[in-house]
Amino acid sequence: MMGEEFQASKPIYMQIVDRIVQQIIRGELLPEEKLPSVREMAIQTGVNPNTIQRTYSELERMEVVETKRGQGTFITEDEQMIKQLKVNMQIGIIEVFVKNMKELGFSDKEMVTGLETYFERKRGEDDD
Amino acid sequence: MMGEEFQASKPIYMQIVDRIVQQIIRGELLPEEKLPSVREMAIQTGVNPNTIQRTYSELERMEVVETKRGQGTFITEDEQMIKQLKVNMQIGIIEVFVKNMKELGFSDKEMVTGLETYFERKRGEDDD
DNA sequence: ATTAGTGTATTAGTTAGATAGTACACTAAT
DNA sequence: ATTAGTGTACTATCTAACTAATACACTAAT
Repeated sequence: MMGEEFQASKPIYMQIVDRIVQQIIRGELLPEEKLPSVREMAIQTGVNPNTIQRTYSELERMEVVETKRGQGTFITEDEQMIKQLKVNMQIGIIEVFVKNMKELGFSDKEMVTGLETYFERKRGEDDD
Repeated sequence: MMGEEFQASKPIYMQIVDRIVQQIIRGELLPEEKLPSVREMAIQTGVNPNTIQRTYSELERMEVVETKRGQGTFITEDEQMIKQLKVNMQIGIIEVFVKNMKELGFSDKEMVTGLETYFERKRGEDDD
């Protein structure tokens, strides 16, 4: 019923961190908004409260949430921080991509054309 | 002296798999070429022979090497397989990239322009 | 048959992450 | 002061994956 699928390759608490960060960046979670309590979130995701606490600790370390002891955990009100977060995440993803492609021997230009070709082929397919 | 750095986030045997696959794709390891023996490779990389065996088992499962019991482990002679391997690896990397960027709310076009911008900025920097 | 070199199998130890249970501390409302 | 809801801390246990150590099995050459 509740237990969603988590990948075995990455700690659950980090997968939840990723999910929340994505929601913030996409604007689905707004500044100053309150996150579910540790215990509530644990129920929602079907994991142990301790795992959620790790998630929230990590989010606080990243400075994307603030915890008010006794009140709850809230998305940061610093919109500039969120904007910067999106940029940093984007750069991180690009750097991994470039590194991986480079290891296969692709040049910068080939990476761009490779990506474009991928999109073209995807649009040309029947379904999905 | 020998022990190179491995990331803690990924199994060592898989990191060695990645390295060997990259060498094959880049043409640094040629078809029918013999890989170092399990024990020799273990010494070279500074890990346990058992870890190398897992590496070779995985490579065999991927059909990029063939093992001849009592003789050694050899790169496949099937050049078409290697060509396909490069394509598959490339698609895999692109798919991860696209998935990650999509999760941040980027469109297909924004991914391409984002990548191009990244390269332009990189070329405009002082060093590295 | 022996030896050296090879892959393979089996068992054991180590570690990180997840879980579980309990207790503590702060806040707001009553 | 009490209560309910919140984050935090601590300890212990469990589990899966990785790593390690050792022994076994096959191949080729002598």
